[in-house]
Amino acid sequence: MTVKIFSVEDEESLVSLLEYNIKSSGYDFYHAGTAYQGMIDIQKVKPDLILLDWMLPDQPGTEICKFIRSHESLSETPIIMLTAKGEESDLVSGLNIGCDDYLLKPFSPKELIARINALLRRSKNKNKESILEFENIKMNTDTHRVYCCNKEAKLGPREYSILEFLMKKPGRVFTRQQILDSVWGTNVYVSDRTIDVHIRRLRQALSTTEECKVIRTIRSSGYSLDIEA
Amino acid sequence: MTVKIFSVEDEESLVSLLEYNIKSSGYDFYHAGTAYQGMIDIQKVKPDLILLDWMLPDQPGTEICKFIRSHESLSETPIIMLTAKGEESDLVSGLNIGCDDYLLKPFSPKELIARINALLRRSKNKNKESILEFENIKMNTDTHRVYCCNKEAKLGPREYSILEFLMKKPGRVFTRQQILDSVWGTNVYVSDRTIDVHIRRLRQALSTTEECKVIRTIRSSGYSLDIEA
DNA sequence: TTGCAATGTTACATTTTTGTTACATTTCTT
DNA sequence: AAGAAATGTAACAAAAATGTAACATTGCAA
Repeated sequence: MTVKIFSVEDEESLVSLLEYNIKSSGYDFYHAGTAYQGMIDIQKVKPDLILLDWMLPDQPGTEICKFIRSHESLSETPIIMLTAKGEESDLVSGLNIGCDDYLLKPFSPKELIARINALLRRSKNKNKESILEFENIKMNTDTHRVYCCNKEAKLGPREYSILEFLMKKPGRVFTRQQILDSVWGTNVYVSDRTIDVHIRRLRQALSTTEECKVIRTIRSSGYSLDIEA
Repeated sequence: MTVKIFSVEDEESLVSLLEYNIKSSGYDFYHAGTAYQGMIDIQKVKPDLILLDWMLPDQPGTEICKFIRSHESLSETPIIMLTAKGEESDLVSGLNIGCDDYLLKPFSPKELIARINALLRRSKNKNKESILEFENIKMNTDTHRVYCCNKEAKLGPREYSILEFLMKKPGRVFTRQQILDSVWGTNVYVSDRTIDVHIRRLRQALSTTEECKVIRTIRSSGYSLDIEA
């Protein structure tokens, strides 16, 4: 079965780049140059994934986003927003508009394909929940993006894994050993103190703007995802 | 308390290697040379963890696996399967049958011990009731939070452990020595009076708002979790 | 290559916990 | 009631746990 990817993009050179890479990865490529044409064609094509430029000649890409989400037959289609530097508003990064991921231009083809694949994988088995949420922390396990207070938090791989582990059982206290077993794997020899350092890095990364303390230290026991009492 | 590890293995040289390393790590070692004998002895010994050879003279190790899983009193026992190279293709079925981990021969003793430790840690934390309640005290061992009259009580680690110990047998009187043995561990030399101090700290921490006396002093005997007469 | 990001460790700073002691208070015994 | 024994209480110094910053190493990408 063919997988259809639809791009709404006015910049010629970018279109051919997209087309080349997407076709190379074995997907069908469809395209429109304006928001208006896009909304028309998307209904006909019924693509499996949509790439939207943030800036379009007639209307902003966000309008297409709203349009798609409000149409029953399309509303589940994953959307990736393409934005130029400087256009990154909290809207995009907070993913409040309803897109599933975004990419900052210029992006590497490798990254583009990786993110497309991640989203397609999810929508294939859509029964699986890919959004973890706790308090003001939001985590998308498909795109590996993390948001704290609607602002994106950039985590390293280890920090991400630790947070994901904690998010699966919010409030529950884990020993350093349990975190090690889960994140590093059982047959690895790593100092307990390493956890402390990564916890610090995680806390730091989550302190985007405001003070949002969500990782609790339980002295002589371990850590947990929880609000301080 | 001793931890018992049972191995079903016919290869002599491997048995002595196992025995040496397992005993060195402070575990008791038990052994049978055939699947048949293994099934007999495992019921008697009731080990904490089982090592099964994939290939045995009379029956494949997977049979023992099934046998164990179908016996109420043994079904929670973690199992590690030992397989020679080339038998890996069947690994899938091995894991499906219900073993918890596997090791490819030849394996390093370090790796073996690491995995044993990991599985023992996991099974220890399993069947543990996470909510303890007595009168107006509520204790969640998952989150390590304690509530007294619906208000959170902040306890130090020692106080927490003592309370947890008392909560498991409400009303029962424990001597200072019993509390020491349980919370501090045996072979530790600490003054009896230390208990008194911690009991005071515990009482104080539990006096959140109102006077709620739940720790009773039994003169010349010890303490118990109980309402004052 | 070079540079960069991620990682794990270490050393040091800071905070919290802990066990002991001395003294006060209560309870029991005579 | 006095004295002895047991327990409550407060203060303190040592020890332990955790936070923090800096560093060496590694792997990877430009």
